[in-house]
Amino acid sequence: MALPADAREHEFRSQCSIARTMEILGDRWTLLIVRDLMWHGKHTFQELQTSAERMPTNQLSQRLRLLVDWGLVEKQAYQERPVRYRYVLTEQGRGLEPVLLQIMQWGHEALGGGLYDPVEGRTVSTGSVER
Amino acid sequence: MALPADAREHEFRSQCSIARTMEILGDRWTLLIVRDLMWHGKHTFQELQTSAERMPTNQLSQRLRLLVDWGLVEKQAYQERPVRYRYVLTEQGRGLEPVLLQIMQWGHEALGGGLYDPVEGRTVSTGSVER
DNA sequence: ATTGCGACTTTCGATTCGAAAGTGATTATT
DNA sequence: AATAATCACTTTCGAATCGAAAGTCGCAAT
Repeated sequence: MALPADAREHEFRSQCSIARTMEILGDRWTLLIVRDLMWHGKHTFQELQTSAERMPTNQLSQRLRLLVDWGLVEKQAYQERPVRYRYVLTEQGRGLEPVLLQIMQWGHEALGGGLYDPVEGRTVSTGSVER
Repeated sequence: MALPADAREHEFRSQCSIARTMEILGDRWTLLIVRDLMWHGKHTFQELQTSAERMPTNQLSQRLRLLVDWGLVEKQAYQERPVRYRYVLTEQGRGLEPVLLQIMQWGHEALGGGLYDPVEGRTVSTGSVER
């Protein structure tokens, strides 16, 4: 499978897969966008910006552009006049689900966050561990 | 298991486990420190700063402090006069191994990074996928 | 007295962040 | 016809953070 231009041309800081991944996902917001696209049926700019964490719109806009450039997300016009857009994960993007699941598991155990069940489509456990 | 003060007192932006985890690990460097402590036998400040990615020393110092505050890493003096330190993962920190493995897997498939085998203790596959 | 080592801390210019307000296209309402 | 509303952004700007380099501190060895 061919990578998009950005992914092929980019000079990574090292050969390590973890370091490379962190150059793309290593910030506070990007994975939350992936989470919302993957599990929460949020696909428009509007829907994404009203997530629980209230990401600033300029950040959302910039992250979405990067995700598209990296080929993890595709931007589709779902209507003309006025033109409106929908963002969907590509196959590369959907490949992040196991990463999301592991991070969620750790955040649940170590930080007492909720546990979401992608199959049931709902949070099955709120922080039962401390706080 | 009790969390350290910082983890208990912190006001998370949301209840989501992924968002919470990103508040701690959501930057370019922190997970690389965890990687080095977990797999590459790097335990001193010196060793950590000479990793492939050449993290600035002030960042390393600050991240280590945060990791200690969050209870993922423990700082031990391994000698007096002059006092020198060693950083080791706590149980919470070691719990990140599955996260590291998943991220590595994705980085390998999507970005052509190397694949490290923790059992063998060596990189078993260099980016065979594009670039 | 000088050099060396390990572990940081300080400095400082450049970059990035976040909150809020503004823009543009188009439809709906008064 | 004028005004309001919706969506998807972009702009602004002060504050916070980053990264590269140099400096500091304790102590031991030469």
